[in-house]
Amino acid sequence: MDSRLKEAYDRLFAAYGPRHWWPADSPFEVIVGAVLVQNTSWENVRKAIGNLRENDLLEPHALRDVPVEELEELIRPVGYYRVKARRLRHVLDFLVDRYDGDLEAMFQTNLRELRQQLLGVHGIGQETADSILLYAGGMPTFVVDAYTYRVVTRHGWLDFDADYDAIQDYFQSGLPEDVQLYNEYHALLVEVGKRHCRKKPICLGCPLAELLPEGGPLEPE
DNA sequence: TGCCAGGCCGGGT
DNA sequence: ACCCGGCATGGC
Repeated sequence: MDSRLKEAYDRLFAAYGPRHWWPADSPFEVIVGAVLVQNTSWENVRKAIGNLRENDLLEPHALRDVPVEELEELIRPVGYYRVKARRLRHVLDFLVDRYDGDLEAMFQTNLRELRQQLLGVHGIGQETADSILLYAGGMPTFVVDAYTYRVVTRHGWLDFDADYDAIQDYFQSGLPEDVQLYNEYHALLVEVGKRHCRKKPICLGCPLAELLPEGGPLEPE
């Protein structure tokens, strides 16, 4: 148990409280949202999900049967709507063809193997795979995103050349393997990221400001 | 106006 | 094994 990670968590939780992630009504909705939110703000995704809900399409078979051109129009607000319509289709093909759309069955698969299967789907990278596993499946894998990278590198916990695996290992080896903790920690990192860890750091008033090295946040190079 | 958002893929060194 | 551009809407 890394005391620095626990300290950071306690400060974030004290500042922001439970985040109640992921904002979705079902595991399938989490999966759809995980693809649509790639490099996009959640506000945009909410509209797209709303479009799908209005049309009763928040179900694997129904959504897979929508022609990709129609899918594009339904998800247009998310941006990158042409590529994302196709990525979503690939994910739906995977869910239906491999598990007959039965997510309960899919999440019976062991974590390492299911993660590999998801990474094999065109349009699912590491963050999207881990988001699906953790937030839709309740499986213990730590989600790393751009905010996570900025927090750990600017605080000097890891070097700026740290890749996804290194950052994930840092959290997973420094914390107990606990789904609820991974869930909450990532949500809290996103919250602090939105407020204080954008492309330019805004450390004034940040709950983690006390943990910064002398002289403030580090920079690449 | 310009910059940024809860990435990922493909092509070029 | 890196590095980089493309993808695109919406909010501030």
